[in-house]
Amino acid sequence: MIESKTRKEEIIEAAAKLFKEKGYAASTMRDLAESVGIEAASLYNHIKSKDQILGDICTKIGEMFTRKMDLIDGAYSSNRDKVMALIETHIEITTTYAAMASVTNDEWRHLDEPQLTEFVKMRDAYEAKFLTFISQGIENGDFQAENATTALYTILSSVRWLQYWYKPERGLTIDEIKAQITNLLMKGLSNHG
Amino acid sequence: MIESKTRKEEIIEAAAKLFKEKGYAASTMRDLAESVGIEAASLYNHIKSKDQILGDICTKIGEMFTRKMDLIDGAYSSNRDKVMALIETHIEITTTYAAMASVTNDEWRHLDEPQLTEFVKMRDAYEAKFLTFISQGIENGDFQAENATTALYTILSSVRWLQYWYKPERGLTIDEIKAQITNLLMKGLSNHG
DNA sequence: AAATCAGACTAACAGTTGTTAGTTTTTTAA
DNA sequence: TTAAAAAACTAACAACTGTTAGTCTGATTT
Repeated sequence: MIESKTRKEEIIEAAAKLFKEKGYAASTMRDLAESVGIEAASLYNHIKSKDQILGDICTKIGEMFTRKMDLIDGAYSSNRDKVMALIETHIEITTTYAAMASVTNDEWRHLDEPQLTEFVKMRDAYEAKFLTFISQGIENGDFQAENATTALYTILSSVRWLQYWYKPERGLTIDEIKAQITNLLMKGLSNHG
Repeated sequence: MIESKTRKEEIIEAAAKLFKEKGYAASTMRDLAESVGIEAASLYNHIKSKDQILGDICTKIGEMFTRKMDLIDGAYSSNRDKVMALIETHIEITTTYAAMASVTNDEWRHLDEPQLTEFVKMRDAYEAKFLTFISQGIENGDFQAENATTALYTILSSVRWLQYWYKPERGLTIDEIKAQITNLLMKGLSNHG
């Protein structure tokens, strides 16, 4: 039972790496089986379907972001602190759960229903909250930006693409990356440019 | 002959839209044929293979960026102007050739050899040049940033993701988007924050 | 009017896909 | 040690994949 859980997790983690490398549609169950060291049919002793693996990955990461969003919303009062904490959260999750975060970012559209609808709902809610922090920050003078939506997506894009170029072997620690990106983006939002 | 060329372009444009929506691997030649209004086998009167379509798309967009890079490098002298012009170029190409630019961004890894190597080489060269503008700008005091590479990819990420959220029906013109994104990113790079 | 030819068609191929059925082996529990 | 449960195996399925071969149609050219 505990054994089984571990094995399932092992499969899902291998799947995340595979999906990240080759994409969901181009990854076969035989590829996945080989990377785990068993036959394709044996996978089905642990998982329900290929779709379900993707569902598990996207749900896990999605819920992680949602939880963090609520935490941050409650923990800080200024919009500036909230936005900064969110940027740092993105960097943390992207680097800690590299493969799964990457897959969630790029392959969520291959989810089937009802998981697709569920995911999009969660994502929209997340972005809507993020947007209010920026909008409020602009209104009360914390930030200076012409358009809150453009600012939101400029920021989100930056951090969501981190997976493509962050490589630990470049010698930069996560904290350094965090500081650098946060600096650039917060300065971009600042009202004293 | 002229007819044929038009038909081929029509197929490639339909393919770009399809690949953008469903991804390259998940798009079938039968899907593509249907979207053009013919049978799958008939496609092969106009194109060589599925791979070749992707190759055409990525090469076209890749060369577009390369050409612009050289143009901009020659036309401006300050690093600030170069970086600004590059950001604007990204926004222009992404909005004008929306489907193809999107496919190039997301599906290039499905290229087969030798096109894959060719593409990566072109892309690396582009990013290397972009990086020198930022590095030099930091050196001579035009910009203030802790790490040129981090700054480069933060910027590139922002503009490369534009495809995911830019929707003309939101009411923002391309020029407005350009101004907003450029403002935020250039302010983020500026030395008077 | 005859010949040419681009461009559509149908039929089919060989290979791959996710998944199931049924069986055997390995691990766990009694 | 034996029974039971978990997890591996082989074999196979039906559907789908990109692509080719060969044929037919309709327009263009001679």
